[in-house]
Amino acid sequence: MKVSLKDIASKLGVSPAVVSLVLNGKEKEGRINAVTAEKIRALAKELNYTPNRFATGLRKGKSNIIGLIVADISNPFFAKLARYIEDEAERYNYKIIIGSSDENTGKLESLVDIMNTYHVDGFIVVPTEDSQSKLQQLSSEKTPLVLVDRYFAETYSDTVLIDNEATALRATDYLIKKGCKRIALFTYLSEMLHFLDRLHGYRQALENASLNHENDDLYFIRYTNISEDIREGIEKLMKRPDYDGILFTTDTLALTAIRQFRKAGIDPGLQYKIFSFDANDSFDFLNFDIPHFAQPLQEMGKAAVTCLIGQIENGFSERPKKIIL
Amino acid sequence: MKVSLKDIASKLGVSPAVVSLVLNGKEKEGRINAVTAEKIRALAKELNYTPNRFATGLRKGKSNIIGLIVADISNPFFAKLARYIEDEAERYNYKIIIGSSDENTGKLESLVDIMNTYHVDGFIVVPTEDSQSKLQQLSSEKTPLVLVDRYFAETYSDTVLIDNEATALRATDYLIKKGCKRIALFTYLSEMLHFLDRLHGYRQALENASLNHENDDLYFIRYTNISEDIREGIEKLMKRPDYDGILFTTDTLALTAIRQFRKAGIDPGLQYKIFSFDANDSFDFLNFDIPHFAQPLQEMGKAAVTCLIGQIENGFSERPKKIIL
DNA sequence: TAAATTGGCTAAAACGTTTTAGCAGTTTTT
DNA sequence: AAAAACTGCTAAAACGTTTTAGCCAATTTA
Repeated sequence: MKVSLKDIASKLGVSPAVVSLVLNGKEKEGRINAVTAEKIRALAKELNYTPNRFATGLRKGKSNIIGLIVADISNPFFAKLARYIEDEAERYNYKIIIGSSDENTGKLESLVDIMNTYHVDGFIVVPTEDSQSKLQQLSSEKTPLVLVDRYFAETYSDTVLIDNEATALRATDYLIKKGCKRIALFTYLSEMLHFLDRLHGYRQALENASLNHENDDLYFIRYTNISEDIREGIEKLMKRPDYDGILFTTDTLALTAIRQFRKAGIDPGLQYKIFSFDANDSFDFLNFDIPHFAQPLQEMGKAAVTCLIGQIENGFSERPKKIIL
Repeated sequence: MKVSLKDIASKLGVSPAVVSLVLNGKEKEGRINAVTAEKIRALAKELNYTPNRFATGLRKGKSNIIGLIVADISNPFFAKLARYIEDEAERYNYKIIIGSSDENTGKLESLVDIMNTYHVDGFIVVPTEDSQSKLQQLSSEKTPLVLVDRYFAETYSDTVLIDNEATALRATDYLIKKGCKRIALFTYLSEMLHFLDRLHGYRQALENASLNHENDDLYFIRYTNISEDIREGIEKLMKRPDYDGILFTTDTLALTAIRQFRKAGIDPGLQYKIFSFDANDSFDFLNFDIPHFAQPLQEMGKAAVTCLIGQIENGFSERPKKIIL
């Protein structure tokens, strides 16, 4: 049988209040005798007491659970981020439950609903395109919410990001410094601002270097058709021998492209200078190096958690914070 | 603000009891007026009422959550199984939470503990080696528990399995019928009975066909060192030109071996007749066919769920069931 | 016409916590 | 010596459900 607070209290001949106070570390505020407190702790440990989450949840109105929604948990980028978030949450005594949206707004919305029925105390979300309205609804209901990795123009929630534009600029710059004269950009066909920022950074770098660029240099890949779109892009690319550099805005794009290059019998490492966003374990196994900017996943995870817990425990702040790493 | 039963009750001028009865479909037993019932349902829908899980959990002492522990959720075999389990559980209004043991008993044990603090109503577990004692402890505490895919000699819990011995026998038979004279077996170095059964089936088939076999034909792969052990196994194998068939006891073994063969510059499809347990999407992309026995994952998932829910709702049955598909 | 049954509801307890007000008794301050 | 402060505790309410006993009126049965 599961042991309850009352069990401990009655065995020790004290009231449940004392036991609760002690086990929640409030013996000072509760002015509990140190000896009593020690007895309680000892017995609790001996009986292997764990509080009933239903009762605490009901009483406190909170679950100490954070809902985390990422694009795809089987993608190492998000898997690692999730892991860092989990670790950081643990330090504050929060657990996380994870769901994958698969870049599908409908799925994201139903995940939010389901998680809400589990009384999560707040959300950390990697938003999908078009998920803005659902997320704004959350914010307007005062549900703690932090966006990570991606963001919206007018958002009312806190956001944790890298400076995508600057990063893309530096990446492009790197390729230019390495002598590239014509650099293609592979990115997702998406209105999401973090991709547009990367596009801007890329353009800015080209302009700064007075390299002309055309819309032809842009390859927009659909989420729904990654391999095929990349294959087509590469075919187009190969018809133009003046290309000497490629910037990929995610590691998935880079890797898929490399796979397609190989299928076409080409060693992209010889042909092009390549730069990618994000780190990926597979990069290590290639026959050439891919310079990349690894996003500071641990910092992002930490920032997201502290930010969210700030919202949960200190209440909603009026003006959303934007944390740029 | 979240709407509660009481809110609905007071808006309609009835007692919370009526509302509860209606929303739980007990208007017949509660002898509730059909008109009242309809009003309640309508208002509940309009106000978007969802019951507070803390309260129901506290009151009913159950969460309607099933803890599922698999070896590795990123392995498609378990991912699919998990999905079928989830779907079937949904039909009974249960949710599942999933954890991966990574074949590590310590991890499995702490998963069990964590899930228990979340008040899961029962467990579906793919056990790891040496996890028997923790699982028996669960059973002895009358925690509903169903083992899937793997089992123990004296277990006190229900179990859902395929007939591993018969399957291995038929697989080996198939290779023999195809003309194989000497068949190697790649399996995990494990005391787990489902693997030993497969080994027995293999041996039995060879005996039946009066093919001599030696311990040399057995390649035991350590979980902790899969690629390397397989590479060594293959090297040994290739020194013996009389081998013409290989039976793999899991798809992972088969695929890893194929990768290693290729690395060694060998097309295993030409050299050997191969048979594998389990289906795997990657099989479709090979330049040769791999006959395999796909385990009936959907049936396994369904059986596990119905079995577990039987335990949860009708209480523990004295004698454990063993369901062989 | 009295007794029994049915229909439609309510009251109240219970689940296991947390938290606040406050009661004695003791010690310190004035 | 009275007032104030402190110490160590208890009582009780509250969180949102579910469930059981039972009340009263209307209807049916004998």
